Amino acid sequence: MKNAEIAAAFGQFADILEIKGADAFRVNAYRRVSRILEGLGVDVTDLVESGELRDIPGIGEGSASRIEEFLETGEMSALTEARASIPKGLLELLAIPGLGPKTIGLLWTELDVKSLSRLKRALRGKKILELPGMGKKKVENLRAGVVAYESRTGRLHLGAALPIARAIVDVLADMKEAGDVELAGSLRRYRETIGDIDILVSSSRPGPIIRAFTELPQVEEVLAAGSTKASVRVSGAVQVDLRVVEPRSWGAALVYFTGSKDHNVRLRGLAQEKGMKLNEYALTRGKRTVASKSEEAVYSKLGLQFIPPELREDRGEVEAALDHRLPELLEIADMKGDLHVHSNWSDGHASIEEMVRAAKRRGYRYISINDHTRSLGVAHGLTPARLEAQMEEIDAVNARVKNFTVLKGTEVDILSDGGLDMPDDLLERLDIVVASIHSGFGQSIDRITGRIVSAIENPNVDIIGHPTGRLIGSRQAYAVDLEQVMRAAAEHGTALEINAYPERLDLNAVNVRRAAELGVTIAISTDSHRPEELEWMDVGVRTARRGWLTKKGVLNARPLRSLRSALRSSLVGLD
DNA sequence: GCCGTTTTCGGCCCGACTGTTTTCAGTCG
Repeated sequence: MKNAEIAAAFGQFADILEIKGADAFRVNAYRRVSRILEGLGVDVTDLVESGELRDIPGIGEGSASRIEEFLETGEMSALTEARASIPKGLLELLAIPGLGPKTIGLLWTELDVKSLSRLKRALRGKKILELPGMGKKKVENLRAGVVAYESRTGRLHLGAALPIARAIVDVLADMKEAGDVELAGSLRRYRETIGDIDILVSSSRPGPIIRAFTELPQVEEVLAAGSTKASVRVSGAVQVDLRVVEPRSWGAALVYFTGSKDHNVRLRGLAQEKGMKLNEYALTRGKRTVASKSEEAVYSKLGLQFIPPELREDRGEVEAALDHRLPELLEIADMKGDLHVHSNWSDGHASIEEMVRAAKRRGYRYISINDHTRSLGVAHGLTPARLEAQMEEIDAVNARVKNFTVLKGTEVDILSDGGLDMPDDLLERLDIVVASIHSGFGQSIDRITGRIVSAIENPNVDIIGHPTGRLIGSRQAYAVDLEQVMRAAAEHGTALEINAYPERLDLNAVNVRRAAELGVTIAISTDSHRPEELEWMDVGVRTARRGWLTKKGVLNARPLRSLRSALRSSLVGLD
């Protein structure tokens, strides 16, 4: 699948044009194409073959023919030319906070700055102060920007960002001056990684709130502080942006600060079409306020169904909301149990009984214990004999607990040769068999796809665990043809997992949406190794929602009886 | 570059903050 590669090419094209001072709308058009390709569930090659590429809003004749050229030749001649027209080192500079395309262009033409090292030299010199718009303060800020860039940590996954954000929200929510306090931005949309943390507060007295925010103990640097808006850097180099708005603007502001940017652009365009204007204060017609207090009112007055934050990515949600055909998304309360949990029989840190108690506290009706199998030596994987002993222990636990069922399971290794690390006659006696790849990550796409497909075809396998193997920020997905995996899963009634561990989120939202389209059943599981990790079900459900999933498509949203009948039937995915 | 029951040309979302400035450009979200 070339989608990501072509998306990156268009992104770079936009960067180059921007530095060269091209029309901002043209730059934006390329960026939009890049984002569209990233969010595409299907292989762009298929769209070219079916002739549907030009039907996608935002992809016109120009971009379409560039995409086709790339697929045919492996490059885009226009991009190759553009690359040759500026020094390679300039592109990197765009990532420095406070340094934008205009200044980069200026520094390049006036001071021959064409790389990070040349920039650092220029910032030490005196000549830079003679440039128009340049002063002492600005140079200082750019120096700080370079330091921040060089010590950057990259985007945070949800598991790291949420605790930091919630701690700040809790403090602000306790202030008497504060009304509503909410996370906004990509964190409220539950994107799998976030660049910074956005917090929105309603209040008629923003002063004390801004002050309290900038004086939080975890703040290491105040980047900006105005009368209604402030930015700080907290420990771990994360930027946190705070915005305070009047209570009457709460809804409009929440829409605005939740984004995404593309979603907002669509909403504003829609407002304009209807003779209205939308900004962070209100939806207005002339001088009259049409809606502002609640998000629901803003969407409603735009003629839209309410769009949940997780869908606001401009991936068709605005069109669907206009036609009132948004799906009724899965809710966290729909989840009846967890189907992939470890215990201290392998590499978990708690006993089966401790995991069960934690699951009961969450209101679950069942949980499945899925310890590793023996080939995963580092995790103390179970031999067939130990798995049988564990099954007896589970019987004993089930005899003690009320209104709750512990299911017998395993996370069986899909071996390098495609076989499973546990005999079939034993797998057959289990309730939940999760099959996962933990070795041979470097194999070819055909071999890995073949391993997973043969696991799917095994009638004892119920769920494929973390189907791509990626670890956000540290390990790429292995080479796998997901389309083929999804089609096989749909055919054989095998579920694919959303592994809710925040560093995995595997499948991701885009893939979940595609899988659901193909009729694949999804299992949302936490892969917990400790009782408190069961909490990650929340981000799993959020990921499912980002993939437009309803309760119907989720295996463990079923009550136990229905789950059991689904597992018995090989037609899980077809009902 | 994309797009069109007002347009095939002329628009394209909107505002806060900062630093440099006598009225605004650049950056960011």
